[in-house]
Amino acid sequence: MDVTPILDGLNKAQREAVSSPDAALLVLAGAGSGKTRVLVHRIAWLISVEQLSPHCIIAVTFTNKAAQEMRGRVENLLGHSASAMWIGTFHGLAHRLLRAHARDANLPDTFQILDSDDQLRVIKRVMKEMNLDDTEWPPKQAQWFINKQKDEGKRPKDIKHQGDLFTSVHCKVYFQYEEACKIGGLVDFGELLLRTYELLRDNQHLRDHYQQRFQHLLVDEFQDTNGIQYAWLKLISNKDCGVTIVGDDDQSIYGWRGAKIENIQRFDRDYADVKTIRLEQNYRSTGTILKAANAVIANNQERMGKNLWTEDDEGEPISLYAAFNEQEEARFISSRINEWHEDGNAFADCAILYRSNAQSRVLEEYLLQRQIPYRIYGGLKFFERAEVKDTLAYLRLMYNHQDDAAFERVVNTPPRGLGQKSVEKIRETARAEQTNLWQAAWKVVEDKQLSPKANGALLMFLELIKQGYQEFHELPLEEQIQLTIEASNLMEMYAKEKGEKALARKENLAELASAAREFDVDDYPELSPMTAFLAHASLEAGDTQAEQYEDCVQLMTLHSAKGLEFPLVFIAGMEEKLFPHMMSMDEPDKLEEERRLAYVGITRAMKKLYLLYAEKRRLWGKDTYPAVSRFIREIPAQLKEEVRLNSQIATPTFSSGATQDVVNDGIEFKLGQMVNHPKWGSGVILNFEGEGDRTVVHVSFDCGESKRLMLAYARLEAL
DNA sequence: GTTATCCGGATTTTT
DNA sequence: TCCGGATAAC
Repeated sequence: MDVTPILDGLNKAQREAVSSPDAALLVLAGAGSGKTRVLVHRIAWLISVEQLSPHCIIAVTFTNKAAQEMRGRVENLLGHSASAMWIGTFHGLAHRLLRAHARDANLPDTFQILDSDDQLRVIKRVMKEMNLDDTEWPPKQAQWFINKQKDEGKRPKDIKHQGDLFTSVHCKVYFQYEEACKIGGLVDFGELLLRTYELLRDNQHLRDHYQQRFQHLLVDEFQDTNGIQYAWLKLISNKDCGVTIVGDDDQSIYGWRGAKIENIQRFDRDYADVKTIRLEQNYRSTGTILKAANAVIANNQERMGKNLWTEDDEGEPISLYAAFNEQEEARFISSRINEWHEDGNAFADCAILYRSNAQSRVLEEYLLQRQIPYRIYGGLKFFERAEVKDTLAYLRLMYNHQDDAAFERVVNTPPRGLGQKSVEKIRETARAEQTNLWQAAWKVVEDKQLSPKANGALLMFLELIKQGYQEFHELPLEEQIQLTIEASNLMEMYAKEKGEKALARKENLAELASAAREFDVDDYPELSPMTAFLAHASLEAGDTQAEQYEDCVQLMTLHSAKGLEFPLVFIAGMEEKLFPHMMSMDEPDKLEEERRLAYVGITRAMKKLYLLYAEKRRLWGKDTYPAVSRFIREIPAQLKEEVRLNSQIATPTFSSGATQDVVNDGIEFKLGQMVNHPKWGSGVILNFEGEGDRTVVHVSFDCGESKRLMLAYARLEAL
């Protein structure tokens, strides 16, 4: 067997990982160390050298994107299709299992998936029925509670509580919510995992079947697994199953969402003879950037230990820029991006990262002003848009009449005269008859429980759904969607809306039809094409923006930047209370997670990194004067370089500042002036505030500190 | 059923 | 400050 193509071009540690004979392998893969490459080549190795059938391999990722990329690269390497292999997200694979064994899992064949938005609506309804005051008991909190329990594998009956109100009330909500899901044939994200887990746990026949089938399990981003995912993996991989897990404890940034880094150590305990391999050679960043990242993360106590290195040059120092305020921060970034582009570089090679989404607004303003094209990640995904969800809700209801969530969503969308009172009547009937809204609605119509007008409208609606299915369900997906949009009058409703919104909505509906045309049905041969499409829409919410091919600057939170890389990176808002965030500063665990986030941010940069902070930032309508982030201080001085305002003097904002000269004790101070302070040493003047005796001067000192000082007392020397 | 107004809340997010 | 959601008034 010629293994050259599989091992060629890999370094020693990578080769060792790819060709490891060990049954339990833990690969600690640092940022930019070729993690995906190792996974892909390991799969190829298992198939071509160890002669495992692709049929026996299961590979799990967290995002659809990662799953797609992995499949694509495996096929590329092997030179043939890998369709027999199970590659997917935890949720995608769980869904697949549940579809194949819906009866055994006690689900209707037509079960539909709730996304978190749908889930919240159902919870709200349930809580209303329970007469819980939603100010005292916020539905969001109940949703969080339920999901947390499911992530830990707990049903209402498994939750222990000693009469504390919070837990006992939420348990009841959880219980009622489960009932509602059962009646509606609905499954939320957490349920996909929990239900699959219980299915395999309680059904020995199925468990044996899958344990026999899967001979090797691979897991990507293992540090992000939560309790139920870990339990799930253990069930699938029996003693004879090879397991390869890949992860980086230093890049665990989803603890707040239930991810447990401890699962890595737990793996070490639970599996026999775990072989650990560290990938520490980095192929992405310059030496300077890596040293900075290493220095920052070294401040964390809870680490498995790892030190990235590179054969690459030291590269440029990391530039620090002390902006006057958030506007000036944005101004600086956009002007640097402009220069970058004028030097012949692509906008798309450049990213602006920030801790929280609110920071993107000012940045956008300035990019817009300079006519720099940009793309913001985050926000509503395609399949989450209201118009798209409305259309899909019609289809869901057509294919699964018991889907109460869909029923609620469209029973009066577009408005057809079925207000709160009419809907409440239907709910009441449903409760009394222990049935779904669809059945109840028919009964309400038959018994003429509503006013003649509402009764007529409801009947029209019910007929529309019933006939819609009969007339459309054999047509191609695209036509079904097109006809549904028309027949439901949704298009008409949106057309009435004014402004750009209406236009965008129309475009999205057209886009929905075309997404259906391009949808590949093959994944679920046993499902009707529409059911498969609807599941796809819930599991893979799609991209945020359509035009991703244009050359534009990438704006995103540090969280969403994980896994990406850019030649030029700006991290904005490097300030205490913003990053590390105020809410994560008090507890050591949370602070360490913030630091890992900083580590992730720094290691995104390939060639050049800018760290920015503002002297003054307007937060929630109030001016704040934040301190420089500790993460900047944790980077050794020799790797950093303060960007001087002197070099910026030609920019409009500051040329006007020349009028702001201030005289104190006969010494003349200017913006951008180099000064010396007895305690802080040399620095540069950023701004003046106030007048006369009360003049406050902002100075950014070379030691990294920046201070606001009363000029009269500051004993500053002009240099 | 639509529009106006008030109030509260305000990290991070994938499936 | 600014956004969205919920309520009240038309």
